[in-house]
Amino acid sequence: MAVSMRDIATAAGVSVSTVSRALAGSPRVKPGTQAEIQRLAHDLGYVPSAIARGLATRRTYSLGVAVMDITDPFVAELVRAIDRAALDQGYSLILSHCGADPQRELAAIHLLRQRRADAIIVCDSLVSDSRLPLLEPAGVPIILVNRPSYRYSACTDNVQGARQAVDHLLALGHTRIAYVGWRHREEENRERQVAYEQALAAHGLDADPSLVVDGDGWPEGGRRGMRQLLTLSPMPTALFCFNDLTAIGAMAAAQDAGWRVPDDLSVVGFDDIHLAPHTHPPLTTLSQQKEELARLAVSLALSLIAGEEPPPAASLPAQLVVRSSTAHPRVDSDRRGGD
Amino acid sequence: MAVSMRDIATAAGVSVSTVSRALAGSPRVKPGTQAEIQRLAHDLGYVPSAIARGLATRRTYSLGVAVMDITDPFVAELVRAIDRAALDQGYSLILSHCGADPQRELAAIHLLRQRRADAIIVCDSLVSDSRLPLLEPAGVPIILVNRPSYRYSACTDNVQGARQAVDHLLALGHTRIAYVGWRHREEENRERQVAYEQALAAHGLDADPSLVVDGDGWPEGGRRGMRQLLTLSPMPTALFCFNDLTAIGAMAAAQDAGWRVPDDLSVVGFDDIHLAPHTHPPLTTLSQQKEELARLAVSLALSLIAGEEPPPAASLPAQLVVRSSTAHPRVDSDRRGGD
DNA sequence: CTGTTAGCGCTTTCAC
DNA sequence: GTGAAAGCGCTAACAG
Repeated sequence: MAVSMRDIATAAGVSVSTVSRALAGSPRVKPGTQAEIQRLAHDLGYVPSAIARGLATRRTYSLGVAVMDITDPFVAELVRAIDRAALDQGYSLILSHCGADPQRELAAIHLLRQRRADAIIVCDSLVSDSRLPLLEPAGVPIILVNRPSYRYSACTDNVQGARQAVDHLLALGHTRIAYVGWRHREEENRERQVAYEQALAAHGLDADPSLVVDGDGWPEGGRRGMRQLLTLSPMPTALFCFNDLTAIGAMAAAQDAGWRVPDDLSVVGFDDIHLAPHTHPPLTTLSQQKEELARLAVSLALSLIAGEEPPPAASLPAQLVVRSSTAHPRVDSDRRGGD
Repeated sequence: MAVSMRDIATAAGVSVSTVSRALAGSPRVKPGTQAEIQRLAHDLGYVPSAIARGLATRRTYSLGVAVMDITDPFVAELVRAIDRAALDQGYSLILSHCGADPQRELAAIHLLRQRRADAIIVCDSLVSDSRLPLLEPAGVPIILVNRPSYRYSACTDNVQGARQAVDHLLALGHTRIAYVGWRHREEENRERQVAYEQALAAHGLDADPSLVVDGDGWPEGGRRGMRQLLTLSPMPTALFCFNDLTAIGAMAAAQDAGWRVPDDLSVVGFDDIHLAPHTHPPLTTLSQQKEELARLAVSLALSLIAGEEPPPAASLPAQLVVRSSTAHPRVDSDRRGGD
């Protein structure tokens, strides 16, 4: 069917091993033969079989990437960054989608194992903390993104990030600051929420439980959370959201209800997705360093593949990007009045 | 290293072939042995090697997916849909990212060939029309999405879609309607632009070349296009954009300049990405049937893998989704005044 | 510098 | 029902 090394070998009148060496660029093959073989390979349209090579070498040079939802912009940006970082090292990606079901996350990992990925990177893990140990004995290195409690993970510093978000709002003069979280993302959510509460406490403000609502990581959830906050009185004057998508939904719901951002309500997101500068108004958010995160995840993977014990990685700082969705709270109480 | 069929075979005191049959669920193996082998496989933590199987059967049950940019929401949604459709058929995805460089698109395809993907789906092809024939002799079925001139493709009907967009605006009473395209996507762009011009002509309107500007498929390009249109006088009262991302950028630029959407300017996008209902205002757009597109692409792939000649596929209709970014043009000429 | 020989882990005739 | 044997396309000693 497809042309193999043997075809080249017979055509060149040499053995398969010589072809293998020539194509691998081994120094121990006569330049003439080498060139001839290269030429033949090209002319015959030879495409090496990564699969056969993988069997022989027990290395596939492929990285499994498990994502729960590639349509989450943060995940997509991360995957792109991983792809770039991996390609630089000669690796390519096998994508495995697992949907919102933690059960299927394990299935996705299983699939990647069958495909003999050299290592697996889980981008947006849903496996609950209690089941993290299940990943350990997988027989293949597994790296998680943004799961600080797991030994091999590449993480943004949620605490420092959330803290900055709230500090920014406090500095603007807000005192009623709400948090729209995402409970399903246990660990990240917990860290950010705790940091939010601590930041408030550090300013002598009590955490009002009614100001903490839950979203779903998507605009729809942000809308729901916002609607819930809209019923409060007094309303919060500012909002810190689990991610940009949530913030987008929250802004939309607030605007639908006749409130203006940032005049009546300040909003800050998390992630700094590509779209963040183009929302209306442009979104203030905490930028995760996706390229760095990806590089870190890939280099962790490579270390583990090489059998090295990587140093415990420090988490990456999130950077506050102030755009136009945050401002001072209005001083008067007539918050719906003219501009 | 990893446990293989041989390990199971010795443990069970049978031959490797029997293990292979038992695990494959062959009927010609004694139920007792069968069960015993299954149990052993489980207990030993056996993970079948898709790679070895692929070598032996010359089928990898993997689909190559070449994308130029997974962070394009339309592409991400499409890939997710493809993943679902593929998984249903026992296939998984190898992702290959190629960036904006058409040269690298061929490289990405090459990589997927090495990996012995059973078929390749190119999601957002940049290969110019003239070079499409290069794909033919690849030795592996290649399917393109939204490339109607290619024989094996799954496409949305651009003409019907663009036509609907413009007709919608015309029906609202607009007569100066601009188009923000994306020249790099030759074929889709051409079709949509021609349909745009035809729709205008059908209403007795001349195409004004200064109303056709170019974007880059991203908000940034939409902004640039809009800024260009902003210099015109009279300004267009409506805008049809190559995609939703472009529309988002165009809206942002218009709003930055003090224009209101839809009061001063109507905007319609294309794709209907997840975010479209959550922009401010919610975006009127043409919905591409991503699930259908994906199913079609996958079933094309499977047919070709099976050696069948698939019937020429009809293109899928785009559906107009009217939200709040379009409205009647203002009748007075004082378009900046109060409401 | 090059060929021979053994696999890698699985499937698949062909025998028994 | 089960086993032996060959082979998928490549790499990697080991000899020369």
